Amino acid sequence: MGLERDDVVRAAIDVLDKGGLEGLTMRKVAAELNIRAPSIYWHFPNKHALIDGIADALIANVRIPDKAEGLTWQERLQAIARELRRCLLAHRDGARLFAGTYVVTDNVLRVAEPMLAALSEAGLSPEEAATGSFTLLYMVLGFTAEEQALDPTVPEALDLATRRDAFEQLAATRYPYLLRAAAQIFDTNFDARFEASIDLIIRGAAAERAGT
Amino acid sequence: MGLERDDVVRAAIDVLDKGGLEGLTMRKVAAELNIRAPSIYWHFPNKHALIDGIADALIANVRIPDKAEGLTWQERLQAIARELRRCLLAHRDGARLFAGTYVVTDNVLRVAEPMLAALSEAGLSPEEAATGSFTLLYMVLGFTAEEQALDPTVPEALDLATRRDAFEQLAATRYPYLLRAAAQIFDTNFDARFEASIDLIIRGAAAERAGT
DNA sequence: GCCGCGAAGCTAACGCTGTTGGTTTTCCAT
DNA sequence: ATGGAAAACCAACAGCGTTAGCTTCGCGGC
Repeated sequence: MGLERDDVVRAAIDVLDKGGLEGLTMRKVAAELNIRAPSIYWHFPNKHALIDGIADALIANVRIPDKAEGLTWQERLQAIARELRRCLLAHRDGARLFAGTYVVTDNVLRVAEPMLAALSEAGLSPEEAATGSFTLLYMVLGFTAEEQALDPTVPEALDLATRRDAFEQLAATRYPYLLRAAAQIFDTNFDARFEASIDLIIRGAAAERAGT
Repeated sequence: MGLERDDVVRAAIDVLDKGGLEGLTMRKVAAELNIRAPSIYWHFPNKHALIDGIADALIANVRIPDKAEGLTWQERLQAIARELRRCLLAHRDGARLFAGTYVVTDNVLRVAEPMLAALSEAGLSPEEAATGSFTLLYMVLGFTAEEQALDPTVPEALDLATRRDAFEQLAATRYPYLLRAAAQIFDTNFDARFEASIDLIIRGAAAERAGT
């Protein structure tokens, strides 16, 4: 029977975890499976399709809150956003990889549906709910991608201290607001910052309903 | 005197416009300047540094509203977000390129400062203002990157119709909210959708102030 | 038992990439 | 005129995604 599509995706995720998105090559994925690179093209038409497969697998274990839990729409939105971040953080460069694929798979829709449902239940129109969902998704992707780019456990990561030095030298004289917010901008308590970002969007959605 | 850093960046942007981020190679940039690829390494240590230079150049002509114009904080935030999108849209794959660089240059700070100032003037704390600025930036980058990925004027772009077919086939039975929002999700009136996304975040910021 | 056939692997190679080492040209200041 | 830095050059390397064409493996039907 040989290898399956899913085996290739699993091997690719292993390679991703070791070497990041730059280190993800067809030859290394093949080596992980003890085969040669051209054989992968039996399972996937090209590298991009394989990456799409990884993207789908990344969010496959996003857990959606059950209706029986009796959560408010705000709590459900928070839960989904946290789950998304958790799954993207689970693998190196997960957010950056996912953000580069605009894939329409069942897993994506499975996650999008309850976001839309929560915002609709909050009283938003389909247009407004779609806007809210996209905005929340873009925030999660951007936030998590930056978080991973700064991850000090990976050797190729950006150095926060160096960046902060450059920042403070530039901001010192001309940019008082930035200077005052420097501690927050370079705060590495990502959990807390993420919660604040979610809440900002939830408040915006709530206000949208109230305003009409 | 020969070439300057800025000449190389300009040539690189020309190459970017012709072939997108995938088509941006050192050899093509060099060809644009009638030199050979290794010579670029006299001006930039590596390709990533050149891309950082492009990113900085992209937002160099973001116009910041003048204080004398007497705009409200909401109007100033809108103006900056629109300018950002405009400058990223000005060159092919602009948003995707910018999103891949976490660069701290004077131009970045020049744009970030008035965002922070507007949110501070709205009554937000430095923490809250920083959160709002990041959220707005992530939204603009995600939104514009997707807009450019779907741009029908570029040959390699994603095909919206194909994606919509896949979407409707998957959503038909299981995902009623997505199905109802399909028209909005695949709406190509990006200007209107962008305005709605900005307003969502602005409302969230306003509500943050009101809540405390 | 064996034959056929498709599934799944293989080797070799192509054209391209970023980057390097070492060399050469260009051009301005003395 | 000349010394020296600035800025270009050539040749090459290792690695990349991908293709063409060939071989092997394992099962279903005879």
